[in-house]
Amino acid sequence: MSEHPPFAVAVDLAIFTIRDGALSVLLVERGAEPFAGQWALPGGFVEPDEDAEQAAWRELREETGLDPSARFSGHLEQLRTYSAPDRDPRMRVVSVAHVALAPDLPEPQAGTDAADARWWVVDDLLSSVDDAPDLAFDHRQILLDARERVRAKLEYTTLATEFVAEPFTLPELRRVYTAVWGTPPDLGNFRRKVLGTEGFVVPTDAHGSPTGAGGRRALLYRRGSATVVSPPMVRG
Amino acid sequence: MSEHPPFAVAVDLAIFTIRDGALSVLLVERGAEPFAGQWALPGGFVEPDEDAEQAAWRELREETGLDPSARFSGHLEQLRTYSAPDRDPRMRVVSVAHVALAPDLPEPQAGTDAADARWWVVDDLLSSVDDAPDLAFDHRQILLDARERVRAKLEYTTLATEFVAEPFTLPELRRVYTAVWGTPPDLGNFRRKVLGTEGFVVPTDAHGSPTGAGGRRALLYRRGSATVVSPPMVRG
DNA sequence: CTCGTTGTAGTCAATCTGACTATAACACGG
DNA sequence: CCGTGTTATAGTCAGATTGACTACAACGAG
Repeated sequence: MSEHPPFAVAVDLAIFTIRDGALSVLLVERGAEPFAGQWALPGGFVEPDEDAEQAAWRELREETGLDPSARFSGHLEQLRTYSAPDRDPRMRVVSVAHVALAPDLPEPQAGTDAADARWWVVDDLLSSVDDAPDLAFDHRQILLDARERVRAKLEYTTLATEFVAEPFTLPELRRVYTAVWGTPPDLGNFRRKVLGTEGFVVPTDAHGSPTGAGGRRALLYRRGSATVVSPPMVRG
Repeated sequence: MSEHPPFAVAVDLAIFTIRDGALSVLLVERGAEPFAGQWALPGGFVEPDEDAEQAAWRELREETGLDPSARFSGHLEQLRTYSAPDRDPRMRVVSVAHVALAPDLPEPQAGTDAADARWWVVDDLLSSVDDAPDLAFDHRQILLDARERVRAKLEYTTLATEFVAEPFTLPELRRVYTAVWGTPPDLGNFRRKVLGTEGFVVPTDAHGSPTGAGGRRALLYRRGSATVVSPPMVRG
């Protein structure tokens, strides 16, 4: 067995939500070197007494400014670990990246080491349009992988319900798929699939509020206990 | 930003193959503390100038005794990272676990810090039958996750072909599914699915050798360029 | 009350699946 | 060299699922 050189271990988070019909991610503007002034995924170092998942939850609460005692409605899972030797110019840092999903959160608080924090439309960031910034470190790659994970998981799991606050309507849920996939699933077939998958959603007896543009008010649902959709829903 | 406490970063490998019709994994008997004398997944520390994937490839070559220059036919991918604070009694070690698949490899060489190394039938290890050993560290959990990853990936990818040496017959390929899933897919439907998925396998004009029990000789195939199977093949 | 908008329900051909049956090719033992 | 068991390959068929539609119901605004 050879020596074990010292590393720092960090977590980075791709926190997704749907804002104005677009898949959005939370970025922070770095206040300290390296990459000071650049935008990056929120994250931080793992403390001696916690594992990566606990660190990710802690960062999630810190960055979103959520009351630590409040029950977080959403989803957090490990994505993968990034460990290129030169990914951080200071020293050897490996990052355990996570993906989080949440229904629309409040406007974020700038963290202790972040100059600013705001939501960005993911497609703008990844297609590098106009005023979209370059991301610090290897965070562009992490964001690419995270988006692909979310896209794929919408196909074969009920994860989409984590993007909407309960109770929700089916059209709202469909807008999640539209935002994440970039193309809307067929209205009737989407409905048939969701309602036909036992435990995907459970109906309430209440109806939603007016849409603003008029039209019939949709029935409200809550999340069911099912977690997989089989056979999967396929992207157009 | 708080301090960044020092960690060691390791890789652990679940190296799978099919032996005698059973999904098998390579374990090493530890020669050094902690857990000396116990069986564990092969692994080692990440060196200063390599990333986790390179470290995994290096360990794979070392543990399997393969010629480093020989082209490895098989597959290696990151599984997930295990980071519980107490997973290693010596110090803080996070492990980036990987999954590797290969057609039957030669009997393994004991590595530098391993007293012994051999193949184990995965189901025996995980159902804790008779003389199956307890695994060191959190390697039982890693093995569980690794098996589930492989099972799932056989459903929607062409990964099964990484378990057989080229060229191979369809019955051989079916035995892979049988071993991994624990139950054989229907003969005719399996064949229809594999041949109907463009680029899953490409036929040669040669036929396999006698099976030993007589019977018609199957046509030989090679891996195709396809990587996904859609819609997926479902386990019995 | 009427019109545009949105949600809900149903139809139908094309496809895919799961469970079969039938046939072809081969090894081996008389 | 002829049967016979074994294994590979081909085909069938009812039922489920999908994709692309059309028809209808409920609501808000003017």
